[in-house]
Amino acid sequence: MKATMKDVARRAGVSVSTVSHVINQTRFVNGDTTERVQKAIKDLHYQPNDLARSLRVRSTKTIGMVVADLNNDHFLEIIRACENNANRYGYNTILCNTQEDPKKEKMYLQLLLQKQIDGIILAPTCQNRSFIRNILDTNLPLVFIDRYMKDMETCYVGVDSYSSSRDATKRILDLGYRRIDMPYALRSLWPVDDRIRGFQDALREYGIPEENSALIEFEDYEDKTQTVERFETFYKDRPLPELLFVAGNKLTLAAVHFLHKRGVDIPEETAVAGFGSFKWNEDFTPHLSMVETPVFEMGLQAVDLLMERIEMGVQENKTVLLPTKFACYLPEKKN
Amino acid sequence: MKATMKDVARRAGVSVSTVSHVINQTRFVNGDTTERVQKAIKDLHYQPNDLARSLRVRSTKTIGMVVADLNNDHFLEIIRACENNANRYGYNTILCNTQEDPKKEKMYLQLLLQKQIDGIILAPTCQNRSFIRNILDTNLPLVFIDRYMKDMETCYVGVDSYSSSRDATKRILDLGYRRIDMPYALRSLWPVDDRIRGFQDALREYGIPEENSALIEFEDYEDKTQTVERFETFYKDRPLPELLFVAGNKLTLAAVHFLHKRGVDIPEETAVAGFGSFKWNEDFTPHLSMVETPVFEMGLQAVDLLMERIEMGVQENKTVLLPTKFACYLPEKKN
DNA sequence: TTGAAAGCGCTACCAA
DNA sequence: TTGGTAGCGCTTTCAA
Repeated sequence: MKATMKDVARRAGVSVSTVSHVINQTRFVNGDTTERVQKAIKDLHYQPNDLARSLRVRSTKTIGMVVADLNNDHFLEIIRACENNANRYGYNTILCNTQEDPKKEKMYLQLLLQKQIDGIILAPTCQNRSFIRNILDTNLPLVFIDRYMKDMETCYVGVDSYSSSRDATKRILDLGYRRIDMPYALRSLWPVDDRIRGFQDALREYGIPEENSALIEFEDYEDKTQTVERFETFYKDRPLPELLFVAGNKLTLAAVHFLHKRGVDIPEETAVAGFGSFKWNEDFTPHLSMVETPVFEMGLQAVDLLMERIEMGVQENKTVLLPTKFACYLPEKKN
Repeated sequence: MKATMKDVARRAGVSVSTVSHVINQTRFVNGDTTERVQKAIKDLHYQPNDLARSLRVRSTKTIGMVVADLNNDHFLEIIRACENNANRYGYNTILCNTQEDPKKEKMYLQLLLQKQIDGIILAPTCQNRSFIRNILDTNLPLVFIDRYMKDMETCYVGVDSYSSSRDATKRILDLGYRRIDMPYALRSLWPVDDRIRGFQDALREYGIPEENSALIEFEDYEDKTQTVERFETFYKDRPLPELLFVAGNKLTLAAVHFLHKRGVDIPEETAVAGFGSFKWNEDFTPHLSMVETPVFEMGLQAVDLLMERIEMGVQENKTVLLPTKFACYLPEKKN
């Protein structure tokens, strides 16, 4: 059986309170008493039981990290950053992957609440509105990351998707591209919607005729072949554009695969641009032009904000929009 | 203040035990009593407190997942698989990243023990021998993943690094490559050591003279530039080999970067092979030849084994070695 | 069919 | 400088 504080107390010939106090250094204890207690702890291989402690002090030093899609490298990076920073604050992180499923999201959030976590980092599916609002009403510290939900009063860390998309599109247009299609998935997510709107507004600004560009909707396929098939059917009787500007992170590589399979020269015939980041892009061909999200930085900031709330009770709802960078490898297009 | 079971009991006009029993369905309760209780639960937004529950029942339905390096995509995959599978069993996972630091590893393990987790999945730094042995003596379910530690009696899920390396080397030799260098880091890890030995044994078997190949030791640099610099100094006054067979996962892309920067044609002048997996390899140039580890499968199996121990008290120490696949894009070498 | 109460391991208040 | 003890919220045995 595992040793408890009582065992330690008995062995050291002191009371449990004394043991507790030497462990937590929360009041003065005589030198030799301290030593006796410490010896007993060693002898018994005593490990404090955090459940009991947390139950008492109402704090678990644990946060929940709920992301929407671990198949997306984007979120893996976020997780890494969050774990890293949380650890610096002395917090553990419980990892939850909703896989874009609102039901799973709800289930996970509920579980986390029951586990009495001290705060939540959430990349929401953007669906459980009332449930999440209830959580916020509880005053449990929560910060949104990567995606926000309209009219939810809490912190948010992300990027300005609208401007990023709009600016990148303009840059692309400046390079002479005129026929640009935008594949996307999950428009219900605000950032995706922002990207689409930014794209369209830029086209409008440049007076590009509507028929020059198409939006292509994708389901949130888990399977790469399905995604590729969707591309194939879409472009069956339609000419390929000069550029595919991919608005859904997981679609980008599928787009490359589709073009590659079809023997299309990237970027000469059809170029590919997207959102997210692509490590070592420069060393491999074709180069993808990417609107790079500072994912790691996002994770750091999100935890910082969360800790402000948990540890210092900050109430203010901050929105942090990090700048993106358009890593552009597109050749000029001469028409 | 949050509602407790007591509040629910009072509101429903029953005792706490009844409330407990309707929640857990652990003994018969009258239809209308049940309803009254459920209504009270709804009204009060009652959420059971898992800390108290866990303290009582001595089970947290939570496992710890301790990996050695989240900067390594390899482990990100593992984590994804573990979280996924653990969730299927109704368990949460606490994510811990030791970053190859034994001190951090020890700290994390200790924390997990204190949190009373039900089991541990560990990709060890292979350093805290006595500490980990103590844990095993406790009989706490633990399974090693990806890396094993000699003489530790517990489950292990990984691949047969020695044979994988040896077989791949032979295949490479069969293709006509003769001058092959092997960069590596962290030889203290058994899988890395196995790779090196497999490589050397294959060379010996084929009677390749010693001076034809070099082992290049790397520190476990976090910084890509440092890694590249190491390559540069090493090959300053030495000819490049026909192939770099990279034994350290994180080194592979750095090797490509180094060669690319130097203007070397991959794979014609110097080819690159490595261990791990590289998504979408086929769509990008240069193609890397990889001994592919079934990372996701590893995660699944590890959790399965862990659950066998946690839920069914299995004691047997199983070792699962998954097969690797050599995805080889190497051109034949004519000498 | 239900309730009372002990106790999980710990913290912290009140006394001494 | 230390100890006794109530109580955190829950489960479960025993009794009714």
